[in-house]
Order: sequence, then structure tokens, then C-alpha cells
Amino acid sequence: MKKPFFITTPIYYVNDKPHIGHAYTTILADVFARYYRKKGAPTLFLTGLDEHGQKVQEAAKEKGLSPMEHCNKMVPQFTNLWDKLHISNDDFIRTTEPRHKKVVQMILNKVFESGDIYEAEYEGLYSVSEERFITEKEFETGQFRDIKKLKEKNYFFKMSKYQERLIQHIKENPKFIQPNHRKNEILGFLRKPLNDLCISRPKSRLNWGVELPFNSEYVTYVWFDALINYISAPGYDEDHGVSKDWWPASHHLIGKDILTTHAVYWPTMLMSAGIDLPESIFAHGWWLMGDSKMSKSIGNVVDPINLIDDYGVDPVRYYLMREMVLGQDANFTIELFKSRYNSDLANDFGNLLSRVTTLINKNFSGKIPNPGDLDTSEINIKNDSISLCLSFDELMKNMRLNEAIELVIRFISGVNKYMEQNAPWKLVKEDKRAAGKVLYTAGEALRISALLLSPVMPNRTKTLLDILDAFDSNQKWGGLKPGTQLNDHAPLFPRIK
RNA sequence: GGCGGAGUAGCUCAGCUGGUUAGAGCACCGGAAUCAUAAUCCGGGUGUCGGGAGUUCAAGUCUCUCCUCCGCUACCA
Repeated sequence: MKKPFFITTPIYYVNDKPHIGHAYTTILADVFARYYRKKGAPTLFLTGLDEHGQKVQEAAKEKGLSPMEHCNKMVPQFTNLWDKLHISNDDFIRTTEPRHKKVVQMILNKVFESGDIYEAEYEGLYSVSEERFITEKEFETGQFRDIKKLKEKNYFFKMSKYQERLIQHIKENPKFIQPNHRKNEILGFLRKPLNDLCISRPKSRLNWGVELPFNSEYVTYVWFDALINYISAPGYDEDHGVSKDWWPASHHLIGKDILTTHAVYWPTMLMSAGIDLPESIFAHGWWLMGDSKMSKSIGNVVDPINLIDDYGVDPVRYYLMREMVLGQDANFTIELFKSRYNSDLANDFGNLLSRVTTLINKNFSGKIPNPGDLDTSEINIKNDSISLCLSFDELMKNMRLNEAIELVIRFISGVNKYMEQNAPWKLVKEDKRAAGKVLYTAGEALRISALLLSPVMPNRTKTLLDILDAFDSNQKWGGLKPGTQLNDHAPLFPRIK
């Protein structure tokens, strides 16, 4: 059996308005999940929502709802978007679910029993108006009033105890934190002594959370709660640990803003609980909306999500996946979107399909012609397709999705060249059989390209494969069945003016 | 301040352990073709590889230094 593939997105904060960042991470996970499923690996793609914490409690109060009612109302904001984006998650976890809270308490107990939790006074800057402790950084912004120093009894997790082990682990597992510059950041961070982590909040201040199993006067700190979703969803119990079917996770995909929690808090929590660490934590970059001067206040920001209504989901997914080098920031503008769409999808890919199907319709009454004996140029295309598939897999394994996509388009471009060189529209007048061979070859190339791009654009590639009646075919050369009647179709990627 | 990353064609970027005339895509100009979504194909780049110095037979690629931009420097979620 193939190695299982377990990929996660962060659980998004239920109070947030979903934006391009949420969409990007989730599509990215979706593409990898679809890719591995197609490869035949047992796949678990998990996303969900983080529903506890001060802000939820406050927002609910403002609306005169219970926190739970408030959360239930917010959930569709996300799930509707996932539907719209054709996200194929296998599970959707909410931290308010019993199956999750149970595990959080089990882990808290486990860590407690390991002797890694102790009581102490927490002293910090407390904002009376905000009713919460604020960070040094927040204090420096000067945006908070009524600040005083406050002491409070709390529980702490001995994170510092695992510092050396964590450093060791990061060094021994180069893929644990990716990309490399993020790993360096964390190693830099770990050069200074780690503080212990305050993991409790007294209910007098905050009661919307998971109760500490060893003191019912407290709930646990949201991060301690949230991170555990990665094991509560696949399943955890005290006797067997995390479900062996899925753990350790293959990738935790995250935004760079939550690297520390994932690369420091989470692994040390797992160490204390005696659980293996995930295989990799991958922090991607952010989408910059064109000129950074563009801002919401000016109101000229184009939300890429709106592009879906105009141009369809698949082109938007394509753009996001093709344009961002995983791990770096990227720019989003309508101009770039259109340019990428037209040159890659309309001109190269979609247009090639039109050329091939039109020629087959005109000259072969719409039936896929016979491949015949392959000549050098056909063998070249065939070999290109074989090496394309190999390179594609290699790049996907290394999280170089944008390059993988680029290779496919390059291959398509080569097929356009091949069409030009062999000119089946001329050839058909002299040697119909030879023309058929060219069209078969180009059709095969389209079929294989569509299969490769299907995790990125599941709908449009299905349309293409259906036209060729090859939806269930595989990447091996020769999947098109001669004599198959082509299905009618409109341009696959109509050009945008 | 400390640590880390980046500065390569108009734009977006490739260039691993130093080695033939520094590359790709897009855009742009010229031509060919006309099966196709006016799409495609061919041809066209004298780029101070951020500045300066150094190591070397040889540096975009290593060292030093300077300039510019960015990220991290935790316990809000």
C-alpha cells in the first residue's frame, strides 16, 4: 500500500472574514490532496475552524448570542467559500466539537502527568478596557488605554525543557521546517532561551474555552487548544496515541504569520505528550495586492475571490498556484491574472484543444484517428510526455508546484510547435493517415497534460477529458482510443479581452 | 540593535557545490502561416548580474565592505 498522505491547513479563526490568504492556503492543500489521491495514496485533507477565545466571546455578547450560536452563524462564511472553490477536504473540524475537546483534555492530562505543567504567577500588561493582557508590541503601538501591571495565578507549560531537543530535531530533519529561510528564522529564535508558555486563562476573565481537566476554574489557552486539532481530527486515544493511519502528518501548511506557534509550541507540546512530530511544517508567503499602496481604505482592491464569478474557479486556482513561488510573497493584480490566463490557458492550452478537435471534426468525422507507426517527431513528443510526468512528480514531492505547472505549459507549447512543423491541415490533403497520426499525438499530449493539471483545475480538465472520452485514463502514452467520437465543446478557456 | 533573506533583461523570475559567447516566460518589433479562442510558428536582448575592493588561471556564483528593500525578535487570535 502507498504511504498515507495527511495534509492540513490551519484552522481559521471563526471570527475572521475569509480572504485571499485563507483561500490560497486551502486551495494549495486541496491541490496536493487531489494529487496524492490520484496517485492512489490514502489521503486525509483536514481543515476547520478555531472557535474559542476572547474575541468570539465578545462578538457573541455584542450580538446578544451565546458563543456557540455565534460560531454556528459564522461557519457558513467559510464552508460556502470552500464549496465555491471546490475544496475537497475529507474532514472539517471545529474546536467546539466534543471529539476535539475530549482530546485537548487528554493531552493536557498527559502533559500534566509528565510533570510539564506548573502553577505560577503570571505578570503582564493588562488592558482594562480590552479585558485582556496585551503584548509588549501592542503596548508600544500606544493604541491601548487603561493599562496596568497585573498578577494572576496561572498554569505554565515547561516549553523550555524541550528547547534543545527541538533544535536537535530541526537540524536533523531538514524538511521539518520549510522553506529554508523560515527554518533559519526559527533556529535564530531558538538561540535565545525559551520561556515557558502560559496555557491557562481564569474563567473569571474568559470562559469560552476548553476547561482544564485538573482545575475547573480555568480554561486553556487558545493555541494549546487549536493546535491539537491536528491530532483530534485523525483520532487520538490514550491507549494507542494518534491514529497510525494518518500520523505523523505529511504537511502542516501555514501562513508565515503563525510559524512560531507551529514550529515551536506545537512540537514541544507533542514531545511532552510523547507523540511523534509531523513530517513537515510549510510556511507560505502572502499575496500582495499589486502596488502595496493599494489599500482597503482607498477601496480599489480587487478581491480575487470575485474573479471567480467572472472567469470561473479553475482559472483563479490556476493563477494562484502558478504565480506564487511556494514560500515567497507574490503579487496579485487583475492585469497579471489576465495576462497569465490568456497566454497559458487560452492561447497555449485551450487553443491547442480547439485546433486538434476542429481538424478531427473536419477530416475524420469527429473520430479520433489511428496513431499508426510513430515517427521521430511523434517519438519525441511521447518521450517528452514521459519525462514530463517524472519531473512533475519530482517537483510536487519538493513542493515546487509552480514549476510543475510551468513544465506542463512548456510541454503544451512544444506540441503547438509540433503542430506547426507537421501542419496536419496541409498534410491531410496528401497523406490522410499521416495527418491522423499527428492529430492523435497532439490529442494524447492534451490528454496527459489535462491529467497532470487536474489537481489544479479539476473542472476544466474534466471537460477536456470528457471531450476525448478519456476521463478514466492514466498517464501512460496511448490512452486515447482510436475511433472514439469526440464530444462537442465550446472554447475551454475563452480569451479575456 | 541582534539574527536571517533579497537586490540578475521593460515586468515576473531561473541560475546547485565558481568554468564555454548570462537564461526562461510575458511584453515589444519584424516575418511566416491560416487548422484554431486574431490564437500559432520563426527571427530579434551591447543586461555596469545593487556599488566598491579582494581571492583565483577563471566569480552573477567565494571573502570583506558599503547602499537599498524585506522578514523574525514569541505567549492577541
